[in-house]
Amino acid sequence: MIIAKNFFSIINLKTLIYFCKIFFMKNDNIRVRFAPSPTGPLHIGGVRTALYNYLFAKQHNGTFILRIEDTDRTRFVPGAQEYIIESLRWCGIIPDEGVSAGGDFGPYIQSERKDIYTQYAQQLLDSGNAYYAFDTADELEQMREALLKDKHETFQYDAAHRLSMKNSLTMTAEEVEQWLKSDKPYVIRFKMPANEQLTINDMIRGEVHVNTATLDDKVLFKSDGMPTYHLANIVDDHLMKISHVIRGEEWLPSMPLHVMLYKAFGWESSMPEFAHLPLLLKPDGNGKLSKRDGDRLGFPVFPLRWPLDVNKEEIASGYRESCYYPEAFINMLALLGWNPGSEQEIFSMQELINTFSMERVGKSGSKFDPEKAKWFNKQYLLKQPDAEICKEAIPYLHGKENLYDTKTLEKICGLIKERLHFVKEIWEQVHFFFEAPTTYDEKAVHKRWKEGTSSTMNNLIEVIKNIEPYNINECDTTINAWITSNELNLGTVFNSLRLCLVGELKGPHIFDIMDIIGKEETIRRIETAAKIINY
RNA sequence: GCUGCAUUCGUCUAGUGGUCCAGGACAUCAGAUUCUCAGUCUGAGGAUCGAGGGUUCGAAUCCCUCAUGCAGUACCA
Repeated sequence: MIIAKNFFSIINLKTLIYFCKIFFMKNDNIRVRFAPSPTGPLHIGGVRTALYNYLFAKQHNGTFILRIEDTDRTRFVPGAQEYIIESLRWCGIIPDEGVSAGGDFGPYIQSERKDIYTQYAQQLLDSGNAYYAFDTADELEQMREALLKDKHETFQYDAAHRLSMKNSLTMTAEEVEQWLKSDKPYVIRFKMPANEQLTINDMIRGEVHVNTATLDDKVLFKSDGMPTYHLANIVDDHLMKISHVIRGEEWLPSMPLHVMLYKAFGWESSMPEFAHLPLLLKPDGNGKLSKRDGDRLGFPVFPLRWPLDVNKEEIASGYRESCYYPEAFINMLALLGWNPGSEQEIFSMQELINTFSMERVGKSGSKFDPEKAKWFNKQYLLKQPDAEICKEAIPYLHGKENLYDTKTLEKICGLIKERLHFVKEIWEQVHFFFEAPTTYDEKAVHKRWKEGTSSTMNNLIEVIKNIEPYNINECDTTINAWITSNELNLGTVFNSLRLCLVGELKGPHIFDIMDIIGKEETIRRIETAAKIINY
């Protein structure tokens, strides 16, 4: 008995500590970053990467950091950084730390960290893991061509070739010093080991094997005085104490380089874990989703709209402007490449945070399915109260919303919401509540308007005139009774009537329409139709 | 070319050696809902698990080979 009691108290204590760690305490060990470059708008693949980073961080009570990687000043696009921040905000992916959020590890914009990189590049130079290279672009090109011509080999600046190039390994110390003192350009390259077998772990793919012989001496520092992505990335991740690097699969080939850099710096023990996310593919054909695919195939690739050219003539549409709910957008994106292992498909952000796991992220790229995206939005639209849909719909009512009071507008929304994927589409479904038809669908007229229909409709007007009080129930009983007593065909009458009121054979229940547009308008529309569609 | 990664219904995916002649969702089609369209409900079709070899009593699941696709191969990220 006592033993059992002790046993349980130990278990409980352990569980309690674990519980506290997971749910209450800020876990300082888990720090992830989303690090886009401000070269244009963030596309949905980028948003998904940000989302997975965010979910992972939140689940472990860790920190989600936003860092801007702008080491290539030539590709800088004004407004892109603001766009990224605003997109994430719209999605509900809010950074805990970084650009716009602040923090103790700043600055979070790489161009503002230039001095830091210089210092670390020097460290690599001093330890013999890097060297100066002086070859011009032309010389490199010549080397490439010569090698291809003579030996059918593709040139790589690597262990096999570096000693026949112009660099601090082949030049005397004086020559190097002289060059560095002059204004002549130079770069700093990483000295990749000649032949080392690497086994690296990826959280999604497991072990990845590479031999350093296949890798080249990547430029770490450019002649313009800025580091390349590779250097900046490693230095920043180390300094910012990043625990997990979660990024797109396009980075997988440079993972060995990054690991080698950690080793060269002597940071191997605190190296982050890597997770390379599969790519998002275009819906038709193969290849990764690109910025022009969306509007070519009729769906947005960007969270927010963005002008594709400087003249703002070609504008790429955005999810926000297409009336997607950010929650639906996030839900759809989360399921593209990850699955919960259950059959649940609708997840709130909190549910995603609770359920997400890297182990359940797939390995192969996913084709984006615009149809499924629409379906997700519909699920969220249907969850909205009618009043909310109504509020969202008003901008799409072409200024005609004043025709009805709020309560009626809400009723209209409730009546038609099930046939909507987006609030934006509402006019198509409600226009006849606001405007009398001016034309009548030809096919429908041909099918539903026979000889004598006009007179039947005129008789119906008399019936409607006498309905009092004028409401759905009264309309229903009176008109049905009239049809029965005159031995008319129900379908014929209703379809003709619908043609008068709507102009085509569509829309909600006929009595709902009659009720909302009112007695006078109903009568007026029947009169007009009976005159215009004359047989 | 080289290097790496991937490969289950049209699409997203479940599946970790027997319960899988492969389950769900989107899309498609049919029936029902006796005014229409839409929706909803019910149902159907749809995957020789990329191909071929092994291992095993037994493989979508493990191993090998090939094919295909994708990514990277920049002083871009």
